[in-house]
Amino acid sequence: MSSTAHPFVRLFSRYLRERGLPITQQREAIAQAVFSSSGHLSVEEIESTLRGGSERIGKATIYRTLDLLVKSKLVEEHDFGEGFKRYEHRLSRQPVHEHLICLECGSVTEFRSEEVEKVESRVAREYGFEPSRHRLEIYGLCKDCRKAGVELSTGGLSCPIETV
Amino acid sequence: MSSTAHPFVRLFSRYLRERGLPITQQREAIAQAVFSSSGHLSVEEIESTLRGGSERIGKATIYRTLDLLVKSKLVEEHDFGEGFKRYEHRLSRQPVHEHLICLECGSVTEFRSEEVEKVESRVAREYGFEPSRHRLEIYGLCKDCRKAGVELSTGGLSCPIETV
DNA sequence: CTCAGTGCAAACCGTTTGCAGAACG
DNA sequence: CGTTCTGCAAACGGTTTGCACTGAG
Repeated sequence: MSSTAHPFVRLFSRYLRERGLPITQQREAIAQAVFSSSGHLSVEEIESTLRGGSERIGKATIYRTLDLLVKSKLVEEHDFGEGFKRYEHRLSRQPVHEHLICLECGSVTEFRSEEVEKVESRVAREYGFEPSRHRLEIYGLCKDCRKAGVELSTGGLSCPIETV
Repeated sequence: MSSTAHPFVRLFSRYLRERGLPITQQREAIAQAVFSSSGHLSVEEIESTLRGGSERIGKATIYRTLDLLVKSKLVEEHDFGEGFKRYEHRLSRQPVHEHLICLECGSVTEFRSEEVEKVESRVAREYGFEPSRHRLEIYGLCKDCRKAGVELSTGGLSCPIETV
């Protein structure tokens, strides 16, 4: 493992060491799996990545290690309303970003928006609110699915009235 | 029930009638409970509101009726990451709005943002994405909690590194 | 009358927890 | 060696589903 270790796994190890927490094979393997992917992983995806490896890693350990990764701030937890969580490491170029989520294929694209920061400060002013973090998600159809001819169902048959 | 029926309950009844679906006491009671509140209700809150009434209404019926209300577009489903869903009727003044969520007391404040619509069209242009709906949530401290002297925990003890 | 809706309880499913045994430091 | 972690399996909690019975149309 250490021979092919992703450099960011070292950051996680350092985090653990600084807190006197054991650096176990499982934790390294899980961190490796998360940091090797550039996507937004579900626990199931992480589990199946790991199943290829030598050791058998239980789901509980994955959840417990993800907690640590989130606490270390190296990984961010997302809930795109699929009924389960997804995890994304924060070591890419874009420190803070929003998400485009395709309703057809489920792909997630990241984008930056300075506008949202402006909204945050406006709202702070208008409502006396102290923002800590935000989440902007736009759901729709990604470029590829549009090219493939997919269309958004209009949901026409469901709304009998206009907002009165 | 019909004597004190909220006018919007009628809209729901109309929706059901147009589809040939039975208008039952339970459905009316649940709709009444949802439309009488101006907040973002959990199923549990709806259930306890209903418990005061005469009939005994099962949880399953509440879930099934909320499905109908959501399909009718009279009610919107939200997930603020609490582990359960919340439901808000869409018959207020603000047709499309965003949410400020207080991390201390859980209160939800609505606000309008034309900026987000601009972001949507920009993103459509830049990424070839066709937006259908979005969600902007800002988490932080509401005015009241700030006044009460609450402060956001800085999470200082958790992040050993800067985003490299 | 008939078909959909209701209540109950069991099933579901992602996630969490308790515990005996294994591993880190 | 003591403390923490791991794996397993059972528990959890919100939501969904199957089924016999009730009620709307």
